[in-house]
Amino acid sequence: MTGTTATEMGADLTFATALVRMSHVVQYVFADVSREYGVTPQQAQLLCMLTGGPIGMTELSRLLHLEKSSLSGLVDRVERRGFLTRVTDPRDRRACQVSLTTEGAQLGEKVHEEICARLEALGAAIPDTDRHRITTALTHLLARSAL
Amino acid sequence: MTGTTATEMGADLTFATALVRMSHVVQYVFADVSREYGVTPQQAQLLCMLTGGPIGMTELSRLLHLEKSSLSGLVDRVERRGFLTRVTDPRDRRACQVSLTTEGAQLGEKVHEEICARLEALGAAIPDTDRHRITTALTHLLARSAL
DNA sequence: AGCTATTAGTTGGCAGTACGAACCGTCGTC
DNA sequence: GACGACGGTTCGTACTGCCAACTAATAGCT
Repeated sequence: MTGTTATEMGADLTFATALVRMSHVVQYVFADVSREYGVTPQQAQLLCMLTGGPIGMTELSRLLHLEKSSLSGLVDRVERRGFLTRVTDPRDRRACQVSLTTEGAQLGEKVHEEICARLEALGAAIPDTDRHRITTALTHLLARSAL
Repeated sequence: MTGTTATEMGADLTFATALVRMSHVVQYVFADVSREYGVTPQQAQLLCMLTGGPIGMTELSRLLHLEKSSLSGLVDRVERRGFLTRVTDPRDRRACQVSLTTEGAQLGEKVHEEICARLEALGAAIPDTDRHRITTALTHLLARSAL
């Protein structure tokens, strides 16, 4: 029924419920780490996403599932903090590539490492085989789910 | 490096990365369903949490990991929409129990069902045994992780 | 009983998030 | 050269979430 009933606590959860709970934990880890590094979760996500190299606004909005207008503001704020710059594309003067500054790249790395570290630490609570199974199964599921 | 590099796409993901990705998918499902029902994800979460019965503000803020002040506003907005009411506790005239209205309870149920349905549907992409293993392993992990 | 410390919840201010609609400039095409 | 499509930004609005300060009621201590 509810997903939080006492009766469900100790016993078996639904697959869906387990995912939702797990998602919350991930969100909390994300929030905690981001906060420790002085950025918001969204800003941290943006930084992490850019560590692979510059990306254009449209592509970025697709990746982050954000309206372009929302992204504009987000990039503004992170740019204002000096973690990234908009590099105008010489080929297309409308477009711009969002690119990390040195400082931004460092921060992105740090945050990403820390988040992964904590999640891996969390995963240490279960046997290696289980963890590996979860990983592969989730990978498979994610590959199937249009994202 | 980034968690979104092309090299990581097809091959093996980290456990942490898989969790993060999964978390995003769950968030999107949550956002989509909530939107379809005309509420925000946070409001939907609040409704779902209350389907098990009325809860006090302090307990609720603990469950939702929200400052009480943040919760006040959230409850205000949902109350304004007629989905819940604050029932003052006769035993403690400071406290109040947040309780769903009929309409709110219906909405909460609907949203919860729909979210679960979509996640289960997503899980249909992988074999039953894998799904079951994920569920039990995650349950175990969640039980260990202080939440 | 009386005083204090604690607790439950609210208010106000602030920064950030996110959407939609309207907009500007550039590009590609006819 | 005009036009539609595209890349981004701006504006207005609603919501989120934190902190600090506050009110009122309870609980504890003497």
